[in-house]
Amino acid sequence: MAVSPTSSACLELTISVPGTFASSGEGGAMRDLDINQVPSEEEWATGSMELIEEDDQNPYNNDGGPPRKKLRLTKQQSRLLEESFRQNHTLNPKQKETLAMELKLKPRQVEVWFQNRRARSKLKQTEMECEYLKRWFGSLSEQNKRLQKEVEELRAIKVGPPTVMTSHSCEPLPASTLTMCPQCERVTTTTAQANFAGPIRPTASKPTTLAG
DNA sequence: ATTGGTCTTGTATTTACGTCA
DNA sequence: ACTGACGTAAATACAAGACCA
Repeated sequence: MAVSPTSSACLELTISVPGTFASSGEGGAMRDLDINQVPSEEEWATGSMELIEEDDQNPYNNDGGPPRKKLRLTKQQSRLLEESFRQNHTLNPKQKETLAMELKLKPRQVEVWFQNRRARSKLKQTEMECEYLKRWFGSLSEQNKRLQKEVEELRAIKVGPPTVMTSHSCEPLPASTLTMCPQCERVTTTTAQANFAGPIRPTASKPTTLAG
């Protein structure tokens, strides 16, 4: 799966961005000039640009004839479809019929366009989420590294005796261990340093914002 | 300039699944 | 409970243009 920079320029997440897929994008502009500019409105109206076989359930001739030609939507058709998609991501039969009449397409073609459009939206969203999670992971890894380094430093600068007394008992405990207080049954400390100075509060690490 | 291979994009089909009457 | 119609998502096929060596 690869998405070109041109297509990612018109991302649509849950925030609705004016849909400008394919035909109106910078990179895709050239692609639709040829075929789509050929037919006039009359050609579309008369169905002379109908490139699909009469039997639209079967794109191929029964006698093994030439396969269907590929339909390319005009810019205007794409724009109208995008507009309607922005209003509604699914169509009821009535809307489908109306839109198809308006676009001089078959309802089935409108339906297929919406199916594919939904799929593209979902793909974009998944890619965005993936990117977000990657950045998040990177950020957390950095933070983890910093914290581990800080722990090492704290251990290194520890000048006191290698053991520490808990507040409730006089049993010496090795430094840097989690201890459960036998009386109140709570974890009392994680490191020897924490016993004296409270929980470690990393100064360098701030809550990271990943959005934007 | 052109040619052939590969990539990308967009439309269409197939298949599987869920819902509803 | 079973069934058929219908709608949708996901996977896939395929045509056609873009790109590049």
